[in-house]
Amino acid sequence: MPSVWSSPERPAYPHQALAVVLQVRGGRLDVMLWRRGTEPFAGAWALPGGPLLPDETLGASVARQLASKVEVAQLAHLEQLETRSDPARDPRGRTVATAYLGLIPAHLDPVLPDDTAWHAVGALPVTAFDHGSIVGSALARLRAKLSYTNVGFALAPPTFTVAELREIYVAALGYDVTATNLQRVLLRRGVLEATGEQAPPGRAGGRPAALYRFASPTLQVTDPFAVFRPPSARAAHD
Amino acid sequence: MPSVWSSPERPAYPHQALAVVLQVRGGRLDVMLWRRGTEPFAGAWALPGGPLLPDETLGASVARQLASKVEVAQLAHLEQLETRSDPARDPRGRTVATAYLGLIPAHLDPVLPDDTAWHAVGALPVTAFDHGSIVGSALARLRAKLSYTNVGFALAPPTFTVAELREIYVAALGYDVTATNLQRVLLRRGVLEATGEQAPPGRAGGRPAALYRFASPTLQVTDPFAVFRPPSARAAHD
DNA sequence: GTGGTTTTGTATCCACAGTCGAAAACCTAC
DNA sequence: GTAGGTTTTCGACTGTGGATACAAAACCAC
Repeated sequence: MPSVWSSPERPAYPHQALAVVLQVRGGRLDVMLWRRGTEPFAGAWALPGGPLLPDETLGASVARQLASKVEVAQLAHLEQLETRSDPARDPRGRTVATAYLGLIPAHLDPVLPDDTAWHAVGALPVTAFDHGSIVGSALARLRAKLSYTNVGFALAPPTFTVAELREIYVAALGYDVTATNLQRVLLRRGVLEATGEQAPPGRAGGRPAALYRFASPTLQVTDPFAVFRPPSARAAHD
Repeated sequence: MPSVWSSPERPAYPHQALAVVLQVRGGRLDVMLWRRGTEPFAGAWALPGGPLLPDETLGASVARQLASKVEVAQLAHLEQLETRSDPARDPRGRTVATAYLGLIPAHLDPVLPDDTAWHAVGALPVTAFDHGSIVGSALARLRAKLSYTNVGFALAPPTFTVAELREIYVAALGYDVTATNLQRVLLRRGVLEATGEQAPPGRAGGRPAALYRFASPTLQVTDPFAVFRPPSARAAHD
């Protein structure tokens, strides 16, 4: 018996894994898209992704699909986002798609295939299928998590000054934040820690900036937003 | 061409929609499970659910599956949770399952089929497939959202006293909260509003409790946990 | 060097949310 | 009435984060 099977009682559908890969590039939050060459949506921009294979999980599938676009090791974070199942989402026939959110630190510059390019999330080109709205979901998820987790580690280089980190947060959040409060809040929460080193001053001079790094390279919930709870036990939640 | 199709390049898989239906019953948070009569996992308890049909979305599918267990109108909230894709999650062959979180207000008592029953989330029986861990995900999601949204509306009756609401929150959160703070916080946030009526005092007497209701019957984010943001614009996020 | 400019780090003030404790309001039972 | 139990309201304390001011450390011009 093949591992792929179905029956009238158990209809089967092609399933694809999609990735919304985001990166802050030059002070702008970009999403990785590739240009479709064939119908449907020829010429429109689509999220990288492809069919789920018989023996892989969705997480493995999205990693495999991305391998043809970037080096997977450059992805500092990958999490499942949502599953789209509108029967009409692909005019060729029904497919179900599970979207993932992937983040690449700002200091990397992956080489992309010819048909693939970065686009500002704030000014998306014409997109294929429901991919535009999936990017919107990913953006909302990222922005929320920047507030109450340490996801920033996946957008920032290994070490950075507060000014550099501020630029990343401003680009990702889409609104202005002050370096002062960013530093104070992230330090108090234990999200950031000083490396002890300092960066050379710019050509205009100025006090040399201290270098910081994220304390943990894995996702942690850090915001004490869990209410109705004694202030002592403000620890782990999802 | 049928709407269900596949090819060697586009393998297809049976897809099922599962529901984690939660309700506070007698001061305890319960999940609805049904007892499997056939292998695999005969005798173990499973989440309600079933195959995704060719022309329905996952949301419609989960509603349809639940219709055989409870009246769907009793579900005050339903949201997508996550998609499980481990090739070995079903020993009969590969399936992909998308789980939903459903909530039923405490004042309802749906009639269940003979094979279906409520179980305390804190003491699950032997569960089938990966359903035990899916219940865990649902629980984490509910607990987080109780803190920063008004999901409580989906667990509470149309009107209630603060003491009754406290019991619901305690059961759902799994830790103690004081009625005083619950009332003040939810009132301040605009989540709760007074009906003007009051409940008759209990048999031991006491000041009659005021009756409250949730201000909105749909999900709203209410916690000002969006940090790095001017205090003026503390409005919408996901 | 000296002073001015630029950039970063630190200290404070203020507003506001949330916890805790206690007092006040209100009912029933006797 | 009075006692006891329950709910509501109120005030004080704490902690978090936004905004602002100021101090520290580098460069540049002269």
